Amino acid sequence: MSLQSTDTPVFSCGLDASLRIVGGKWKPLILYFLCGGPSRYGELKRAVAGVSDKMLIQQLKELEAHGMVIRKDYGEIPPRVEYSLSPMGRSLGDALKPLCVWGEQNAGEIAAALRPGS
Amino acid sequence: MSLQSTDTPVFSCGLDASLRIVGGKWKPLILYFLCGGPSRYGELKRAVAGVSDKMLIQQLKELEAHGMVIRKDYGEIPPRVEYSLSPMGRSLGDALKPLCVWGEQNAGEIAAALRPGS
DNA sequence: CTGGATCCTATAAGATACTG
DNA sequence: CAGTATCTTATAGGATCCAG
Repeated sequence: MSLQSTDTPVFSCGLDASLRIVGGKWKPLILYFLCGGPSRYGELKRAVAGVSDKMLIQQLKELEAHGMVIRKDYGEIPPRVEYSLSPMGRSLGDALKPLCVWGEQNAGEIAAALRPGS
Repeated sequence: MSLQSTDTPVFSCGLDASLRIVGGKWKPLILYFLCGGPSRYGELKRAVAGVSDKMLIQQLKELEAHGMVIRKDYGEIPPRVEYSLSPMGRSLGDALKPLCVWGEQNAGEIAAALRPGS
């Protein structure tokens, strides 16, 4: 009946909101790696380790659509595309840092906890 | 041929390791809410908002198996169970805090970015 | 109140092959 | 090099009903 509010998403809390952007298996890793500076597609793929072309492209497109990542196509042959973080993407990457540190510090316990099988 | 190393998980980085523990839609929210103090099952379910019994129990069991959450059953009738964080779980919850803050600060932009679809 | 069990669907993710 | 397209599988997640 009205033109407004197609349906603005509502979040239960800040963490919920963040997870809409970085949810999934690959996005945090992509974001965090790009914190180290702009990266070409191939470089990014090697860095993420294990990701398929399909997933990498898909996640990159979503991150770009959400304004976290900037894609720069140099229009050259052979192709040359560079991905970098927007200011907002960078701040999100920074927010991921403590989680990364936690993982490094507790890598041993985590590996042990994971071994018995889930 | 050897007894050791059934297959110790290997992580590509700290963030990767962390995600093995807090990956998924609900675990971060559970962890973070429990940072506010121990909570009974029903209380937790109301707090997480939208989670089903099945998912909540499942995620809680995994978090418990991984040593992040402690389940205390009071053995009463009617049942009374309290969930709390282990020291490690608490440190993980703390590492989630910046992400939560980021979501709060950027809730507006996130909602806007999410609206167009995907 | 705190779950367990079952069934079902949606989405994430992986494999493979192909293209400008 | 940087993707696209298609197919298939795995897992996450949801609905419903049941139980001590």
